[in-house]
Order: sequence, then structure tokens, then C-alpha cells
Amino acid sequence: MGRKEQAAETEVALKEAAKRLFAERGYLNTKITDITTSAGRAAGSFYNHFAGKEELLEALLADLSAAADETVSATDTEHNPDFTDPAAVRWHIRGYWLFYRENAAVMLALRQAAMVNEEFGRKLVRFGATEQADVAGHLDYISRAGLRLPGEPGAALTMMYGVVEQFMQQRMLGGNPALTELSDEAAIETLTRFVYRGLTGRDY
Amino acid sequence: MGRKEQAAETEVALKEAAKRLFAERGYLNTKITDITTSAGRAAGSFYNHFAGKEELLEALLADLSAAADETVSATDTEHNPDFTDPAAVRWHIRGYWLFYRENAAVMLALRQAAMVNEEFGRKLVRFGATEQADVAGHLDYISRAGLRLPGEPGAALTMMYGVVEQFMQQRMLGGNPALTELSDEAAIETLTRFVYRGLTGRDY
DNA sequence: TGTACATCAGTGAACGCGCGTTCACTGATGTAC
DNA sequence: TGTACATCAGTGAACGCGCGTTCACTGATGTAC
Repeated sequence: MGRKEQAAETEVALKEAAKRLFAERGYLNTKITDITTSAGRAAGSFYNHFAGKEELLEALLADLSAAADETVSATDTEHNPDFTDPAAVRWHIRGYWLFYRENAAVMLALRQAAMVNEEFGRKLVRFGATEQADVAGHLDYISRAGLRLPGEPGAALTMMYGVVEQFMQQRMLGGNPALTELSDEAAIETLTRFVYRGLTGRDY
Repeated sequence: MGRKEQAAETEVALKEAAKRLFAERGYLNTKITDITTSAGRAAGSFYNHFAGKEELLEALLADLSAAADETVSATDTEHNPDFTDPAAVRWHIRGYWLFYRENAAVMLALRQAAMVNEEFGRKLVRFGATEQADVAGHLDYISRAGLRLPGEPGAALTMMYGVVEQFMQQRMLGGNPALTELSDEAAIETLTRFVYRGLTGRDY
């Protein structure tokens, strides 16, 4: 095995181990030596690849952004922006839901890091803003149809994404059978109904 | 000053300092010596009152529970449980909102502690369950009026409280003018509209 | 193709910083007579 | 009311644990000739 491959392989092993441990016990409770041990490497090896745990998380976030961009450009064959149609709302909620489910470990890590570190706090805020920006224009369809948003568009977006995020977090936390027993599709449907009604004032 | 008073005064000073620092920089970023310094005491003094930071937080949570019970028994002169009435929904959202605003420091601390410590994780879950239990019965009014909840009652409650909590957290985080520029009353009204519509499918 | 040297990924023991926690000491309050 | 001793809140320097980080070393891969 060449040296580049060797190094790349170790870096991947460290990232994979980190994601595994972040999912299990969270970012803050994971020590650097936990990661190296779990990756089957010596402690010192870590610093050949990352300056510290923060940099590792940044690398994971970069991977995540890249994956997200790919997913978007692969699936985004002009989706329906008309939020007076429940299907349009569902499409976005499902996308958000699946994204979070796939990247739960890194998203949890980011949220934890944000509690302790200003820089990651800003990253998290920026992340949310990016998500919301994609949908901002869709709300106009609601007003233009003569329906009334529940408040300022910015507030409406926060509520839309907030309820999905909180719901998913609570579900992953466990402890509430009403959530854990729900299938993904049932959860998406429940959320869609709540959000669609909340945004438009129309029943569905 | 008697010895009991002296000790009680120091304990209060430590708790107040802790709340101040938790609000400023969070629970996880606050060192025990930060608390003692900010309270104007020596480091060792802390351990005359608390076995560690966890116990201090538990004391703050106990204070908070006591305060909450008081508030409830003072204001709860039979509130309206009929959730087909927007005013009933608003009443609960306002209560939750005001409670969080008053106790933001301790609630933030609890959320942070829950990320790192199983025991506090359970405490947080139990706390949410308690909040929701008060409202669970109110949802029946919706079904009985021939309206349809967006999903299981447990899921509906999670969404109701989730959206309020997330909204408030985002607002306190700053960075989103759509939220920070909103007055408390406007925020409560926006949330009420979103939640009422979401739960009932009725416009408002 | 072979040899000699350079480079580099990985190793793990050792170091040292930060911070929680202890403890001998001080001085003030409480108690006994 | 006064004296002598006990108790206890508070002090802050010192200790030590946990863990991040370093660094001299190893052995394998790459390079030069």
C-alpha cells in the first residue's frame, strides 16, 4: 500500500470511528484517545491528520456539505415550490427528515460543539439559515393564494424547521413511545399535516 | 450575623453567580472557580454547600420546580381546557413562554448537562413529559368537536411544545432578525396561530 | 535491477496543563459553667 | 456578665487526576544513482 493510500485509509478510519462514537455517546463525551483506540491506531496518529477534535468535526461537516450538495443536485429536478399544495410541503419535510436521519451523528456533534464553542455556534446558525433560504420563496405562494401566514415569513420558517428538528431529536432521544413507535413515513405525514395547516390555515 | 444565615447567604450567592454565568457562557463553560470568584468567595467554600457542579444544578432545578408550583397554584384558577378555543391554546403557550423566559439560565444549563450526563438527560425528558401531561386532556376537546388532530396525541403534544421551545431557543441565540425583533406578545401570537391551526386544522 | 539514503505514517510512553478537590488554618459565632 | 472552649463557615495554597499533545523511535515506502 502506498503512503498516500495508507494515510487516507487512517484518516477515514478515524472519521468513521468518530462518527460511531459521536452517535453512541456524543461529541463532548468522546475523548481523542477513544477515537484512536476505536479506529485501531495509536494516540499520536491522530495529530498526523487533525489538529484536534474541532478540526475533525470540521472535516466531518465538510464531508456532510459535500454529500448534501450531491444529493440536492441528484434529486432536485425542479421540485414543486407551491406551498398551497401539501405535497410540496411534504417533499421538503421528507428531505430534511432523511438528511437528519442519515447524518444524525454529525448533526448531534455540531449541536453539542455549538454549546461550548462560539465558532461552531455560528456554523450551526448559518447551517439553519441555509436550509431555510431554499424554502423562503415558497411561502409567497401562500400569501398570493389569499391565505395568511401565521406571522412574519422568517418566523414561519423557524417554526416549520423547528418543529421537524425538535420532533426528530425527541424521537431519537427515546423515552416517548408516541414517537419511537411511529414509522418514518407516519412521522413525516404527521409533521406535514401540522406544518401545512400551521402555515396556510387550511385543513388537510 | 448568625452562622446559619451566613451559610445561607453564601449558598444564595453561589447560586446567583452560577445562574448569571450559566446565562452568559453556559453550564459547560463555567468552572467551579468561576462561580466562587463571581460570588466573591474562595474556591474551597463551594464544597461546604455542594458536592460538585451537578449538585448545584440540582439545587437550582429544585428551586425552579418550587417556583413553578407556586406560580401554578397562584394563577391556575381553573383555566379553559377547550382547545377548540384559540384563547385556551394561547394561555398555555404564554405560560410556557414566560416560564422559559424567566428561567432561561437554568433551562439552558439543564439542556447542556443533559448532553453530557445520562441522569440529567432523564431529568430533561421527565420535565418535558410533566409539561405535556397537563395539556394531554385538552386535546380531547378537538377530536370531540369533530376536528382531526395531525397525528397521535403524543406526537401532537411534542410538536406543540417543540415548536415553542425551538422558537424561543432560536430567538435567544440571536442572529435571526425575524425573531429578535419580535416582541414577546407578537411571538406568542405567532406561535399560537401556528399551533392552533396545526392541532385543529381550523384557520385562525 | 540493486543498493543506499531520505521521507513519512504510525507508535506509545512521557510530559504538562487545567481544573476539580482537599485540607490545615483563621477568625468569628455559639455554648457551657 | 465573663471566661474558656467547641464548633463551624470560610480561606487559598497545594495536590493530583484526566486527558490532550509531543516527540524520539520504528519500519515501511519512495527516490536517486
